[in-house]
Amino acid sequence: MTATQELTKNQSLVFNALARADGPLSAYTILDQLRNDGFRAPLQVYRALDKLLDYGMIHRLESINAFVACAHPHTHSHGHGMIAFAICEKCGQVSEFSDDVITGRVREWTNGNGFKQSKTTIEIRGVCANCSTA
Amino acid sequence: MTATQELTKNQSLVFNALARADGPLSAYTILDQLRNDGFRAPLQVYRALDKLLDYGMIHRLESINAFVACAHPHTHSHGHGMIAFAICEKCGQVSEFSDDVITGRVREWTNGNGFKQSKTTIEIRGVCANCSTA
DNA sequence: TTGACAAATGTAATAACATCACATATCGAA
DNA sequence: TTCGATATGTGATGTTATTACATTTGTCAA
Ligand SMILES: [Zn+2]
Ligand SMILES: [Zn+2]
Ligand SMILES: [Zn+2]
Ligand SMILES: [Zn+2]
Repeated sequence: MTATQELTKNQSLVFNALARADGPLSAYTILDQLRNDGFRAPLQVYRALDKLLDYGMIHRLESINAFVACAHPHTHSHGHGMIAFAICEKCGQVSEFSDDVITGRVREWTNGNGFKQSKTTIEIRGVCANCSTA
Repeated sequence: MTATQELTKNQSLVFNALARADGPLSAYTILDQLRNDGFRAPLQVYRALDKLLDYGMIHRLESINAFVACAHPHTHSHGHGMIAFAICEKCGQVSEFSDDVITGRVREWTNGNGFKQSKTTIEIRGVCANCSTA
C-alpha cells in the first residue's frame, strides 16, 4: 500500500478526525469523537494511529502526547530530512518545518559518534505569533 | 537557592537515584528505589523532579517519559544553547550535546515566524556505538 | 518569642496515556 | 477453497501524571 491510498475504515475515521481538527489530538480525544462510529476501545485508535504514522500521514508530538495530521503531505519527504514542530501552548497550533542545516548537524554528530539514528524528535514549545499579539 | 546547593531531603534522594543510575529512570522506577527511604507516593517523586528540573540538575526525556541527571552540570549553560540528547534504544545510554548551529537555526525560524520559544526538545533515538559493534 | 507566611511533605484518589491477551472477521492469493 | 496475512472487537491490565487536601517545617519580622 502507498501512503495516500485505500485506508481501512478505522484508519480513515482516525485520519479524518485529525485532518478536520485545528490542532493536535490525544488518542483518547479521538476515541471520544469516534464513539458514534462504533469505536469502543483505545486500541482501535492506537492501531490506526500506528499505521498512519507508518504511512507518514500523521505525526506524533512526543512532548504533548498527541497526534497531528501532516501539514505538508505532498511537499516534504518524510524519512529524509528531520522535521521540527513549533507547538503553541496557548492555542495548540502546530507549525511543521524541515531544515537541512539542522538535519546536517545532527547527522554530523551521529556519524562522528557512531550512533545509528532511527528517529529524531524536534519540538519547540512556546507561543505563536497570533497568540502573542492578542 | 542556587542550582547545586542545599537540596531538601526528598530532592537529594531523587537526585542521587538519578546520579547513580547508568541511564534514564522513570518516575515510578525512582519511587520503587526510594521505598526504603520512606517514599510512598508518586507525587513525592514528581515534586522533587520538578524542582531539580528548575535547577537544571536533571533533564526530562520526553520521548521516553524518563529523567536523567545532567551530564555536564558545570560546562553547558542550560537556558542558552539548546541541548540535544542521543538515546540508545538498546542499552539506555544517553549522550547530551549542545550545538550552536542548531540553536541558531531554530532561533532563525522562531524569530522569522514571531514564535516565542519557551522550551525546545531535541531527542535522537537509535543505537549507540557500543551496542552496534557488539 | 511568637505569629504569620512560604515551602516542603504525606497520602489517597483519580485522571490520562498506552499495551497485552485473546477471540473473531475480512481479504487476497495459491 | 483453503490458507495466511491483515484488520477488528473487547476486556483487562500496565504505565505515567495530577488533583485535592491535610500536615509539617523553615523563615522572618513584629
Ligand atoms: Zn509532515
Ligand atoms: Zn497560538
Ligand atoms: Zn545537561
Ligand atoms: Zn547502547
